[in-house]
Amino acid sequence: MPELPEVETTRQGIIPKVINQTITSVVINQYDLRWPIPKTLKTALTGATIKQITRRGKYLLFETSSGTLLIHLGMSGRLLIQPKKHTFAKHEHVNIIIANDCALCYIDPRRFGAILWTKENPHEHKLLKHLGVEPLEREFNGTYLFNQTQKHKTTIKQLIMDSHIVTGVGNIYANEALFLAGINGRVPANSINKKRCDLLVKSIKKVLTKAIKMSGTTIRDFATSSGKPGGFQNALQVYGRTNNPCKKCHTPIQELRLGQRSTFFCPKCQM
DNA sequence: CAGAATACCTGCGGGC
DNA sequence: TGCCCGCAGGTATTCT
Repeated sequence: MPELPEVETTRQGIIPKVINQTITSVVINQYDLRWPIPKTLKTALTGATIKQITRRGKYLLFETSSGTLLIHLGMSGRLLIQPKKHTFAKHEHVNIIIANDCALCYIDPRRFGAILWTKENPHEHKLLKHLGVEPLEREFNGTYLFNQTQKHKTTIKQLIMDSHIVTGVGNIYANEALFLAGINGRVPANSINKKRCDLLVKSIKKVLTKAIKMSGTTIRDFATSSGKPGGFQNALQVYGRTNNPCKKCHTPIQELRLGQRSTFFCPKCQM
């Protein structure tokens, strides 16, 4: 579910509620996520103070006085801020109770997400160390993308969704950015010239930035930290719009599969 | 080595 | 109404 804008929306929503707060207790109802939640997590977190929350790709990094909590939302995860309580919703796997009696609730029906703990530099963690560049940073530019396209033989859509090249662009925003750039996702990455790479980079940044402003996209599971849906689903140009008219030229949107992922495009606007 | 397929898991919508 | 199939905002691991 959550791509970069949803993770960033979550981060921004949680920050004012938990920064400089101390964790008073931790309730774990389900240890089996993508990887098991460390047995030591409860002990490690209890009494720790949350200093800041940062983001690397789709990972949230809770930097505390005693180590870093890493959270990934997988496909169906959400993080909510709720008043402290004693009963739990279905799939509410973890509750982190903060001193001001509010709880950070981790809910994830499919359990593809992860909750991990490290005392080391989190950026050296196995899962973060090999991630590609941040799409909204200056290092993600036309030159970088063009160099990458020359090194790989896959399609342009699969390339921009490869988190080891650029991290945070998932299926929705890959589809939307390619539409905005007028590029068909199935073309080989190494057939895209520098000028089109410049345009695609701009399109990715534009789509992600707008989606963050609109608090992300809610198709099914995603909710902001207050439990409300995002707003970007109303701005989608192609994702999920098979057979509906293109918003630019009215040609029916087509669908195909690339790397096992649904791909939506306008056959006239995207070449 | 790169690229493609598989695996993890639950819920839901469509077809019969 | 109910069962079965395929699909869903991800990505590490295994395969070819």
